[in-house]
Order: sequence, then structure tokens, then C-alpha cells
Amino acid sequence: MAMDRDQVLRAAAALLSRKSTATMDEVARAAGIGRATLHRHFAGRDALVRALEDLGIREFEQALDRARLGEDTAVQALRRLVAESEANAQLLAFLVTENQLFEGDQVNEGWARLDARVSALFRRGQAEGDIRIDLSPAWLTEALYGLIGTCAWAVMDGRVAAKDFHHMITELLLGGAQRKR
Amino acid sequence: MAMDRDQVLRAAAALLSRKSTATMDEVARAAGIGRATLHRHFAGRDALVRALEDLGIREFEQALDRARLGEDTAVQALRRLVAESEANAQLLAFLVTENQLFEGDQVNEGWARLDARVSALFRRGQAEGDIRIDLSPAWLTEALYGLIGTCAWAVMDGRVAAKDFHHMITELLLGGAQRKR
DNA sequence: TTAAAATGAGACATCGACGTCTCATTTGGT
DNA sequence: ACCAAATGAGACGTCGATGTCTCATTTTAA
Repeated sequence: MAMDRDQVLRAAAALLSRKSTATMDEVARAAGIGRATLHRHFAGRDALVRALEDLGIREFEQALDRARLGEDTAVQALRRLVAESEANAQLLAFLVTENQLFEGDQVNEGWARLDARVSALFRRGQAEGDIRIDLSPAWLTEALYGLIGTCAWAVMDGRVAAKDFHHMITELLLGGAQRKR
Repeated sequence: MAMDRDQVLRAAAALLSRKSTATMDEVARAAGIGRATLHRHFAGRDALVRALEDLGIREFEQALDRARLGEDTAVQALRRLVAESEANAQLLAFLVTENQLFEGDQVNEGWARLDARVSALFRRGQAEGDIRIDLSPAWLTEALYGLIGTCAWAVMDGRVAAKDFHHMITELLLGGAQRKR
């Protein structure tokens, strides 16, 4: 069973986001390929994780592009961003929890670039009066990542329906759980 | 340097929540004890993780007790819960991300009990008209865990001030990021 | 002070995952 | 139909983490 390199990476992300200590053999079986083939694609475990980082950063950056964060209100742009992120939620969930490993890498630069764009969105929303100013852009950025990852896990575990992904995240993040009356 | 068993566990949680693949030797050094002593406390790595699970469930259960979830409004009770959880946020962050491993264990029962209490809180809030009904209690429960873990990481990384822990979580979870006008 | 218990440092064997390799088989292009 | 490339399965050797052990030293209690 032949699989595209990206398909392998997505399968790896889905597995590793749940079990970060999964064996290379488990990753290979999860991707439906042999361990030898996995090693032909990625020199080793480090290379696999690095590839996941690269893919995640690339995909999320494209999601940021597609969401056109500069247009409309920040709130509307944020809704678009969540929608665009849904396809790569598992990948994001893995990277968010695995960020721990980064130490002086260039990968950090990639994340710093993404963080800057997302927090700029929140800052714009604050400047335009649409976003609360008592919640720092840095925290809102982290919370967005966290909620996307949490929701991806909840969907994987069947605690949240996949079709509710966008609504659960955006409504909680933007509107909060408290009912207004 | 002698350390209490609980102190060792907390040090282990702080390290493992950031680097889940940390060596037993690293855990020992992080706790300020020798590797042999660590093995005297916990038969092995599995036993250590199991002990962390037990401690986390016990601590969080006590936090639920102290928060008196049945009193006042659900919103006020939730604020108390976040305040009571702050001391064990790192431990919670570790367990939330490591939950992946659970498979037919009895540990699941402990979490199921906690989940039931927390989601019951949200359900009460919905019944009393204080919590939105379009966000499921299961999702709100997961989101609470996720935000606590995310904020714990953000504090560890210095992206959020420790003193803002309670405010950032409760305000975002309850009120949302969008400014009302 | 003295004896018992606990600790830290290190040596040691074991075990599992990793990475490389080979070879038969399958796939895909011509 | 044919050939080249890719794949899967498995067999190795290597390496690092683990868990056990010993022993000198420190801590604790009597």
C-alpha cells in the first residue's frame, strides 16, 4: 500500500498527538506502510518530527494566508482562521504539546512568525474595540492553539462531534461560556 | 537532599509536563535526588506515572471539594474551581496531555468521576440559565482542562504572568475574547 | 555518642527501539 | 510483456534507558 509523503505525515501526527512515545514501527503501521519504507522517507525519528514541524508550520501559515487576517473585523477573521485550521487540527495538536522540545532551533523562528501574525490579529481587534484589552494577545494566541488542540482530541475521542469543531471553538473563544441576559 | 514523596512527584510533573520523554535520571535530578532513591520511591517509570495520576486525581478531587460546586451560581463555583486548581496546574497539564495512554485502566474511572462532577457543574449552570446551552458540558469540561494546561505552560514559558492565571482562564472561559458593546 | 536507616554515586546486565541491510515481491511506467 | 523502481518483511548490530546491585557517606533516631 503506497502512501504519499504527506499522508504518512498526517497519519503520524494523528498517532503521535495521542501517544507521543509511539514506536517508529507503530507509526509505520498507523500509516499503513512498512518500517523500512518509513525510514526511506525520513532518515530517523528526529527527521520525522522535524518534518512534522515543517509541515505544520507550512500548513498553518497557509491557513493564515487563506484566512486573510487583515480583512473585515478581527472577529470575522478569527472565525475564518479556525475554519481554515480545522483540516490540520491534529497536526497542530501534536505540535502544540511537543513544542517542549524546541531549544534554540530554527523551528522556533517559524513559530515566532506564526505567533506574531496571530497575536497581531488579536491586537488589531483590541485596537478596533472588538477584542477585550484585559486579555493579552499572547494569552489569546496560546488559548487559540490550546482550544484547537483540545477540540481535536475531543473529536478523536468522540466527546465532541466533528461537525461542531468550528462552533465550539469560536463561540467559546469569542463569546465565552456565560450566557448573557 | 531529602525530599518528600509528594515533592518528588510535583517536581516530576513539572518536568514531564514539558518533556514527556524525560529520562528517569533527568526526573531524579529535577527532583534533587539520586536515581537510586527515585527507584526506591517508585518501582519504575510506570509506577511513577501511575503515582502521578493518583496524585493528580486526588488533588483535583480535593479542589472540587474545596470549590463547593453546588453552592452559589455555577459561574461563581467555576471561578472558585479555577482558583483551587491553580496550585496543581502543572500536574493537571501533564495528566491532560498524557491521558492518551489510558486504555481500559482503572485510572479512567477516576477521571470519569471528575469529569462527571465538572460537567454536572456546567449542566447546572445551563439549567439555571447562567451557561449557554449551545456549548455541550462535555466540551466545556475539556475546554476547562485545556485552558488550565495551556495557561500553566504559558506561565512556565513566561508568556503569561503567574498572577494572571485565574483572570485569564476564568474571563476567557466565561466571558470570551469578544468585547461587548 | 552510637546504631540504624536512608541516600548518592556508580557498576552492571538486560531489554527494547533504532537504524541499516538484504532479498523476495509488488508496483508502475514504457 | 518487460524492466526498473519501490515496497514489505525480516535479520541483524548498536545504543541508550532501565532496573538491580553494592558500598561509602550522610542523616536520623535512640
